Amino acid sequence: MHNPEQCLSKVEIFKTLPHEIKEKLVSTSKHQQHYHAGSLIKRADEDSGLIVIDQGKAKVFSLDEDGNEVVLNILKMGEIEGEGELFGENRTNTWIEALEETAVCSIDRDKFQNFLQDNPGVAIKLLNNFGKKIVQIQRHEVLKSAFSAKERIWEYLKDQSIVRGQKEIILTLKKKDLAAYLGISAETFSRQLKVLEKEGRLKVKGRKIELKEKSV
Amino acid sequence: MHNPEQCLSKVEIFKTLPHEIKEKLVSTSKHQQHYHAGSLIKRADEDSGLIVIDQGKAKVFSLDEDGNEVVLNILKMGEIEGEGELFGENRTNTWIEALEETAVCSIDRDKFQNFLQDNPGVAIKLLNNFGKKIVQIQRHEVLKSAFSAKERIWEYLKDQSIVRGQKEIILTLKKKDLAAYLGISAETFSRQLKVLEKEGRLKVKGRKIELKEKSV
DNA sequence: AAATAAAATTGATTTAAGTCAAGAAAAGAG
DNA sequence: CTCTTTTCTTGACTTAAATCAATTTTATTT
Repeated sequence: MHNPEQCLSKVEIFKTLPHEIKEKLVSTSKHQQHYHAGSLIKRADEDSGLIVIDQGKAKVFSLDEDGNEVVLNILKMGEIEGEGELFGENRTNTWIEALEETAVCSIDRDKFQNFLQDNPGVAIKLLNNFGKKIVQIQRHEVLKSAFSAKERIWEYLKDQSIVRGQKEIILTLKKKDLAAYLGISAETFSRQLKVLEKEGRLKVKGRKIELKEKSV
Repeated sequence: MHNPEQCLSKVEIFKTLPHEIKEKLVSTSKHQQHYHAGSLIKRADEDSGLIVIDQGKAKVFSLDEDGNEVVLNILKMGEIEGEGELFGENRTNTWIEALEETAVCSIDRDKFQNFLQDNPGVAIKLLNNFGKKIVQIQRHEVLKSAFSAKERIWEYLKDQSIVRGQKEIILTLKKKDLAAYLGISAETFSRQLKVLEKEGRLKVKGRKIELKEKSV
């Protein structure tokens, strides 16, 4: 069976904490919960504290007035979410939904705040984490605001290629989820991916995509 | 003449610091610099530490491959910018440009990191600041991704109305800058503002806009 | 107050990407 | 392995907003 300490140990900023401090943190956190693909991990109006992804993938999104989803982030194993709830002015308006079989644990809002008071080192690490997140969110915003559908796909794939250090990419997201994350329709995604292929910049075999030499 | 302590005192998270600690922070910060409208406060490749707006307004933006601006944020008096540079993984790609006569002071990156080590209380306050910022950026992203031009303008105006607590709003930004911030062209801004007026939701007199009763 | 420059408006046109619809392919269930 | 459901693709059509171009209005400078 899984245990909370294992879960927390997957988080970059908690990883290096001494055992006894980690223990304290564990005592403030809820046991792991499982969700399967498509089920909600957090509603907009819920205050679930700091959520830690133990296993799986989840999308963070907001809804506009007409109920259209805007995917803000895709959470992967070891990533945390909840800065808005924990430190934001008022309640956030974000939902979290599992994209596949997903396990999370969560740390209580108030207890975590107290924990931070006693462990300023973690606060500074968290500051780093937040800083990176801000940069990441802003990059995502730029991607969605100033790049064409084709360029967004291309930038995403280049990124993935760089992160994994190889030209062959296996999409970890369903194409429709990836399209949503890039802020485009599934149809446009399909069409533009084909255009990229026709331009010789990549080769698609199902969910496997090979970027061509010179293009990277 | 202005002085650095006055500048730092405008920042929410520094305001309440004891005098002697504020002094220490002042010693790590650069004296105030002046910029007039249109001049660059920070280039993308510059590492200017934490920037504090003492007076005026500035826009934070990124450029895409074709040189199109994406306005990420508008900084006002007392606001800080530089989380990316200070805590982000790698160099950010954001520029800062004065929108009007603007004065800033800046805190050195490394010195500020050290200061935080010695003043964990500030680290926690900064965490709060970052949390709010993340929420704000995400709201902005949702606004730009899922709302029509008309709705973006409307949401912005409603927000302003709520913040200032009155139905009459005097735009502090030039319409073209506001349009850029909302991610729409100046032409579309003009046209859609007129549509809102025709719908009876507001009344425009130059830079003064009055929201109508029932609509707010 | 004129002159110049910048910002804002308005019209005409183009276009990228969304929507709707229907079929093909892939994944999951029994 | 067949049946069902979901995802993906392709085509036809629509549309919101960008762009280009020309004024008008407002701000700034001399």
